[in-house]
Amino acid sequence: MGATKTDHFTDKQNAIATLAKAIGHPARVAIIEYLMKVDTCICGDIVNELPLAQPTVSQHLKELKNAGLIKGNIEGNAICYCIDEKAIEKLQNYFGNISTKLTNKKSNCC
Amino acid sequence: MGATKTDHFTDKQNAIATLAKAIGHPARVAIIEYLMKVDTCICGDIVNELPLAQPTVSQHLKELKNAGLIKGNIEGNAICYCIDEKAIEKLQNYFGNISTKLTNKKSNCC
DNA sequence: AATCTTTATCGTAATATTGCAATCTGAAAA
DNA sequence: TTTTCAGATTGCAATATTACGATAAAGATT
Repeated sequence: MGATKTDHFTDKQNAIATLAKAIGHPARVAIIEYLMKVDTCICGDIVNELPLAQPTVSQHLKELKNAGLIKGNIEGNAICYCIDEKAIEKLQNYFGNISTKLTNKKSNCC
Repeated sequence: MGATKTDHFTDKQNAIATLAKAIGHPARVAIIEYLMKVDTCICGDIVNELPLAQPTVSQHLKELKNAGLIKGNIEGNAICYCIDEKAIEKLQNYFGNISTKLTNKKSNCC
C-alpha cells in the first residue's frame, strides 16, 4: 500500500490534512515566513533565501500553491508569490476552535 | 536524497513543520477530532471509530504522540489518550500571528 | 535574432510514509 | 496458571516525498 485512504474520511478532514501537510516541511515553513517578511510580494529571490537548489524550491512552491496556501501571478519574466489569507484563516479557526473547546472542558484527566 | 534537510532550517521552523506534518493526514485529523468529541479521555475504542486496521491506527497514534500532539497514559490494560493543549496552542498562535500580520499589511498586491 | 534571466518540468535516486497480516507484550479475568 | 483482551511491534509491499542535475519554456535585454 502506501497511498492515503482519503475516501474513508470527510471532505473537511481531508481539507485540513492537505493544508497541514503542505506546511509540514521546514522549507515550506521558511517560504511562508519569507513571504511574510518581505513587504512587497514580488519575490523573485526565494531561491536565494533557501538552502536548496532551484528545482527543489520550485517544487515546494508548487505544493504550497496546490494546497491553496499561496497564490502566484506572472509579473513580467518573474513571478509574484504571496500567501492566501483564506487558507491561513482556515487553519487559525480550526486550531482556535479546538483550543477553546479544550479549555472549556474541565475534565482534564491527563 | 529523499530525506528532509532539517539541519538547514531553524528549530522553530522545524518545530512547526513537525506539528503540521503530524496533522497532515486525514486519519490523524479524525483521531484528534474523536478525542475532542469524547468527553472523557479514556478512549479505548479509537480503532473502532476509524476505517483502518489496528496496527495502522496504532502507528498514527504513535506519530501524534511523537509530535507532541497527544499524550497517552496507561490505565489498566487500556490506554488513555488525550490532546496536548500546548501543541494546539502553538499552532493557533502561529497561524494567528500570520493572519493578523497579513491583515495589517495593506499592500495586498495579489 | 541571440542572449540572459527566471521559473517550470523531466528523469532519477534516496528515503519516508502508509497500510496491514502476523506476532508479541502485559495486565486483567477466569 | 491459562485465557483473554488491548495495544504495540515487526516485517513487508505499495506508494509518496524529497532533492537535484539537466533541460525546457518564456519574457526581457542586448
